[in-house]
Amino acid sequence: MPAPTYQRIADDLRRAIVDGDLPPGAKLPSRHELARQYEVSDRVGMEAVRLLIAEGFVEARSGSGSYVRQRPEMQRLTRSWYTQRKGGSPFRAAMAAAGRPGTWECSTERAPMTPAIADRLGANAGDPAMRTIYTFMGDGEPVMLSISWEPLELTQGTAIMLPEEGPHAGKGVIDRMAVIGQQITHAEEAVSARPALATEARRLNIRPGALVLTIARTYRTDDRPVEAADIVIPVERYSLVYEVPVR
Amino acid sequence: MPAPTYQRIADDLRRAIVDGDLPPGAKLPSRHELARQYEVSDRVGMEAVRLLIAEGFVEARSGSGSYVRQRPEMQRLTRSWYTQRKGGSPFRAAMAAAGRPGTWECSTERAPMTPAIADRLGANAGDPAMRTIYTFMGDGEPVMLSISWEPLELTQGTAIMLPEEGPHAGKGVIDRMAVIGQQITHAEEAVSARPALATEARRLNIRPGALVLTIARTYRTDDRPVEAADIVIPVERYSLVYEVPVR
DNA sequence: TCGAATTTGTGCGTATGTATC
DNA sequence: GGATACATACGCACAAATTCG
Repeated sequence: MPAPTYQRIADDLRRAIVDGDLPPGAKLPSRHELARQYEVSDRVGMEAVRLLIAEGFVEARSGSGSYVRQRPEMQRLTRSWYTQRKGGSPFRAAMAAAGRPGTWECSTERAPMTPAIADRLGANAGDPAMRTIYTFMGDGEPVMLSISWEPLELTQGTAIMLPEEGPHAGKGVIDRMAVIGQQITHAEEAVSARPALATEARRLNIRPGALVLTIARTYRTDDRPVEAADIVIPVERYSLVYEVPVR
Repeated sequence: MPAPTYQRIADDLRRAIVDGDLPPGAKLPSRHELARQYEVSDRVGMEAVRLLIAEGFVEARSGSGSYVRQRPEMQRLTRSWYTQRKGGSPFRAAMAAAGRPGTWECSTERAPMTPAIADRLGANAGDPAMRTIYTFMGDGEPVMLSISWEPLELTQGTAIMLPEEGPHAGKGVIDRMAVIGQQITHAEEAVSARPALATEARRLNIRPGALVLTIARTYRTDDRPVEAADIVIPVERYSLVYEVPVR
């Protein structure tokens, strides 16, 4: 069984892009042109180009044409233990390292733990927690989303119950937990990737379906997990850099 | 301007999937059914389902129907400094931690550095290097691909010039470099994600276009970078876990 | 500034082949 | 074998954005 025509066309174009015959910024043949060259209907040419768009090789500008994507310079988001211990949140440290001002908005509310979060925090689904939703900005652009969960069992009635209010606001989880005697000794970050959900795409100002890196972060003391966060980063603009010491 | 119909339909279905109203394995309405429900042509229903397929939420079985994808249990690939110093490669340590036998195939050849690799190794494009291409397997399944580059300037004429031959075969870069007096003190791993290229999809036994995590790893001594590797991992089967100590 | 041509995005209806049930 | 459902393909139509004379 031969490959479908539209895939064959896409293969030809993809090879031209990878080999550099169609450099970044180059204009692809219009779907009319493709249809003529391959002697097929213009829908088929369109399907081919659409496939390349889905694969991230091509960007279409309505009314103008389809172009080989410029791979934008990726910013680095550094998540190393060096910078983390200099105080503040990993995000602040990373933005400071890049010489860019980092700001954020957030909102906090009481919420019951989802099953997945409860599992990571060693609790039961439905247990009470404070949920804080962050949007991190750099240079006015949204950089990163985060949903952070802290068990109320730990923070209820303490000065740090509300992460972004009171004397310890904006200090980062590690310093805040230290205030109530919880010494965070290690973090676990599980990195994965998927297409952005519609709401995430809107908040991050990226196209729906664009790839995002996800980090499931869990902060732990020697005894127990004390915070869990789900972090979302658009992969087109940022790559995640881990600096790992080796002994 | 309202969103196009097919996207609206896809949004409805996606929400149902994410919320659990359509659990993994559930059958979606056929495109005929969708067309009837939304009072559009069946082509439009098809476009909606196709979008969800591209996003990885749905899997179509020809002649049967379209189904919510089973998210397979993700294996964890741990990359922590704890396990790394226990000798051997990060891959071996991760597989050992998961209680699964890890094996690999590789082939080594002399090759000039690409511009990107030369940049990471602090060398010039075209400088001679040993390039080793790995396919790592776990339980007979391909888990991870890697292309490793070591500057011949360092290893030429030493016992470790060929990574997988001689007395130091299979020991991992850190131990091998120690043999020639290069003490690797830290690693940098830049994590990103993209659709798999055709050749990678074939080698990893995944569908073309499926997402992969990419790691650009650079091993450094205090003085200089000594190895660079490009690692590719299918995101559907593995999530990357970093364990970071916090002080 | 205006208008025509081009190109993409979306949509309709139909047809054929093939896989599944 | 027949009904159903998906995969691909054809040809057409119109709206919106862009380009250019």
